[in-house]
Amino acid sequence: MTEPNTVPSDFIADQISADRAAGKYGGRVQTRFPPEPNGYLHIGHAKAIIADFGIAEQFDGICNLRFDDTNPDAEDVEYVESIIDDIAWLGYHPKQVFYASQYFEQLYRWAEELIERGLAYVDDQDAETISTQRGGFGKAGIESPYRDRSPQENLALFRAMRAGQFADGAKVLRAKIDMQSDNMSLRDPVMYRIRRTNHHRTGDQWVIYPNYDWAHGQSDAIEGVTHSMCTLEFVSHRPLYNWFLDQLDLPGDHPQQMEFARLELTHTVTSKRKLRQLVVDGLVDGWDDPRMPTIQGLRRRGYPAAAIRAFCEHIGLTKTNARHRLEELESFVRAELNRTAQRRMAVLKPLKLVLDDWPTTDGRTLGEAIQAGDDYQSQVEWFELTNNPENPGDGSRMVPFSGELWIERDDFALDPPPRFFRLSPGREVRLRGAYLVTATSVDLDDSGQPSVVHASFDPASRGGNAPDGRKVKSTMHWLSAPTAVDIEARLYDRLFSAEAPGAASGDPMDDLNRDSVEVLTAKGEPSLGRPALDASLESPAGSVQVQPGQVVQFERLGYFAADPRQDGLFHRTVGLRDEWAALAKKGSN
RNA sequence: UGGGGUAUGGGGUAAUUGGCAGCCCGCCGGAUUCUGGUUCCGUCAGUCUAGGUUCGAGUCCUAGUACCCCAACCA
Repeated sequence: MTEPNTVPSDFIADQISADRAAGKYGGRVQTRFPPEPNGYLHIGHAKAIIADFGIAEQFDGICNLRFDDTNPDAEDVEYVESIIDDIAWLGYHPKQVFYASQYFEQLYRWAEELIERGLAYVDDQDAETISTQRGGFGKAGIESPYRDRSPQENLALFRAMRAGQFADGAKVLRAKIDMQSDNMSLRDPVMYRIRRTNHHRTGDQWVIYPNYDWAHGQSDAIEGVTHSMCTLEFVSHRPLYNWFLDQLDLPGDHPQQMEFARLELTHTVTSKRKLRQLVVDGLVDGWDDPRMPTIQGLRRRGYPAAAIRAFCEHIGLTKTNARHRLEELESFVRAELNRTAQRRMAVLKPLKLVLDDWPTTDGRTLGEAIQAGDDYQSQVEWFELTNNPENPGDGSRMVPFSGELWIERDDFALDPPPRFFRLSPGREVRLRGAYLVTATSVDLDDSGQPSVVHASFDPASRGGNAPDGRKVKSTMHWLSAPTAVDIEARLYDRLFSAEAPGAASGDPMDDLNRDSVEVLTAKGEPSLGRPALDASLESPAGSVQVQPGQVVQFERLGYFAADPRQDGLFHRTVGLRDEWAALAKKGSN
């Protein structure tokens, strides 16, 4: 595991330690992760999941999953299933899965109790009127004309609401608190609304549904939650959370709500509305598009769960609204993948390299055979390459080598700039694990670009080292052209060009990066060859020796995730740190 | 406009609760390297502002400033 073994300490852990020292909750710690099943989980939820499950783990407590399914309008089993799946993928396994809808009957009884005690009333006004009467910041609210109905009348009305005797929206149940409160959420909040919507769990059993504030704390109490963590925007709801709990005569210590800052990343949006818009408007390929910050998207992109966990533990829990750099997340992804990802050689933008002195099967050199324009077969040789130098347990693979090779176009320069160490006319470099080669001449195409690089090889350098100990400045990856396996590679850039999408105009979509994917296939440039991968002995002919969903490092290029469904399609998870690219960029500026 | 929350290098996050401002990302420089990767070493740079208390303040007090949240029958 990459997780440090230091126990994370933050204001929440400190509070829990203090509660335990004071004997609160009998020393028990219980948390919950309470998503509403109305969309797919994203990186922001991952932080909450890791906090909720992590805190429970840290204090030998338990964490359950509870679906906050109090608004059937937006919810669906499809989301329930994907949420369960994503949590498991992140590495957490809730003891139990609960639904707030399981507590509808209990919640209803408690509501009747509040009515009987004069703490709640039925309001006949419409939403707009109620909203207007709520007043504004610094402006007191106006009490509803229905506020002083008798408990008997309220009870009868509330029962009639449940019985379906009123139209949707005709009446609501409100808590009777304080229309003058500085805290808007205490100005007689709505507890129940009438909604004839089929609920994904309770069907048509109910026509009234509790609101978040009425359902949440009570659900926590029913389940025995001790520490109920949520994000900062609920701070002003805490007095209401406590008010409801205080009115009910519950045994033991009340659960307590604690708030931390939500996770925000640069060049990323996590608003469900905006993510949905990206999908619906076809700006991405779906919820699991590798550019999406959804857990599904991150998975497809190749982000390891361990990296997401390590990142979230690293940034910790604070009350400061902060936007973390995407690069910081990426550095955790690289750290994890460097340890775990097997290496492969792939050439994404190919350039032909011919070893003129390489023998053919009929005894001539490749150069002679090509010169003669004859059919020829170049001799093939196999090299053993280590799968992961960071993890010897991953073993090795056999890779075919021949006199016709693909190298990366960026690895050759006709006229090398300063500090360019790669191949150029007259220079010797190492083809990784194979031979030292020296470029001898170059064929140019009509536009003056190199089309074929000719080179000679040093047979004594088999394996990559010259017996005389001479050094070369560069080691390059390569592919034997006749045996290379075709692939498609998709290189991703950030989905939004601005660090804080929408900060300038108010609409994040204005900052959408319309050029966030580069698809590399042979299309349009057949003469260049296609992106390809090294084949190996173990692999069945024609297939790619990477499992669906597996993330590998294409040496010197980056980490790439094999698509779970489409054979031969690779998504670039993240590039390698690239000192030369940085140097070259600096030089050109 | 009233209430609430938050301010520590370029970004993020710590500080034994009043006692040497540490760590991560990044940047820059060097070493190692059959990946210009990895690893290792080093450099740069910070307590929102103004006062005050104190031998000593990131921490306590006073007054400001900036940013975020709250006026759904959403969560």
